[in-house]
Amino acid sequence: MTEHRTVLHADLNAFFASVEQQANPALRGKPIAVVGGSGRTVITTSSYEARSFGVRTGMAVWEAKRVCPEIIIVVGDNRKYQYTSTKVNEIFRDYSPEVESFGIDESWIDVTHSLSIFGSAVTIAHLIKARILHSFGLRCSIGIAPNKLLAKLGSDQIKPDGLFIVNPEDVARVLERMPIQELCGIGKKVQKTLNMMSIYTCGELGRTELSRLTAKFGIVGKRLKEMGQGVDNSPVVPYGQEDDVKSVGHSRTLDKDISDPVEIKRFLLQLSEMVGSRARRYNVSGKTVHLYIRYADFFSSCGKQTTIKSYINQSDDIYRTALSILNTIELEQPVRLLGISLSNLKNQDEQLPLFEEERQKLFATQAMDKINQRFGEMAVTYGSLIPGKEKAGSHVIPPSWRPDGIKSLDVK
DNA sequence: TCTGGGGTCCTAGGACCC
DNA sequence: TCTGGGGTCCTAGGACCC
Repeated sequence: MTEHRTVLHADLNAFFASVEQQANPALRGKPIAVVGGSGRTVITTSSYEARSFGVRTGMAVWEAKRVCPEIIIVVGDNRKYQYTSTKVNEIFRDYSPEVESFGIDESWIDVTHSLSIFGSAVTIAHLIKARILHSFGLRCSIGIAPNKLLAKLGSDQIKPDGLFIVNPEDVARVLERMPIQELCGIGKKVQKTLNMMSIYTCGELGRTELSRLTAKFGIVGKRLKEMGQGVDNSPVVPYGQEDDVKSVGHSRTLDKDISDPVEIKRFLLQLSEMVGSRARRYNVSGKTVHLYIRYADFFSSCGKQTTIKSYINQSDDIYRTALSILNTIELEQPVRLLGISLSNLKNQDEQLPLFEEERQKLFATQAMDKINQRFGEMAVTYGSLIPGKEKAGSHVIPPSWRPDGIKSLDVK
């Protein structure tokens, strides 16, 4: 006999917008949308009141205003969301130590070993919902299932404030008519390809001959068939046991498309500083620098990377490397977006540089980082950035974000 | 008046070494 | 001197997720 797991997936509904509505009672019951800070911005999250007008994530602000003229636009404050998410995850951990967050507003909770304490998964789900509502005024949708894939599918079924249970014996029935695109991992392209193979539902996907799928998708075919059958053996990975971070990057869509090399370089320097300061905060350095350019037409882009001999995380080293890549690129159009990321990472050893000059540079960097951490990114930065009016977004939330801080780079 | 920003994983082809 | 094959690292690009 096989012992099966019981996994919850909790999804905070309209998270950023709900947090804002809680923080400011004047926003409650109103159509609001949270946006990023920079010039060409899109809707990050909207309240359900706004959604009823047709406002959607990813919409340009002007478009949201067109479908919902009375919409209230709020510039997001990521610190607020991080704080709240941390507290919510603490609640989850009262019911099991096995909590894995998936972005800032979703978590899986493996309650297999907690059932005897609390009675049932449904009881736990109700307790969690009640506590989150009571403590933060937030609602969440919860899916209960034998694995992560189905739990996430479940939490998507009823929004807001839903509870959807997939019992092990019901898996086949639930999946039979479920559209394949409901599965986490099947995006537009895979959906289209599967649809062209006359596969529309999970039931159909699960019954498809494996060889047909592998012929089309290679090794992924096996995984797709399993997904169609509701099979997912991936474990809930708790805090401190995640894989190390693999890259650190920043990109920014410019307020206006630019062609002036001086302006491009100035932006590159700013991005280098953002990447460097975060790499240093994570205590990592890397030897591959990736430069990404999106051109004015939005669709054409150019990405180039280079791997150097030594591991770096100083902003000016990153800048120099990015610049050397830029110098190999013939710009085709004005530039819309610039991005830099650092990968091939390793944990930075704490050892001080041998030479006095490098030590001084390190100390100066550390002092600058400290101030920036206290007063927000880019409070202190290189001289050539001063003329720029670009304000950095308030503290990024990478997917690797964890309520406890960065992924397990420092653990053990 | 258009379309953000942070990541991960996978593939394919080439360079290089043994 | 010629030939083959495996392993690893690198680059470029695409799909997917929040």
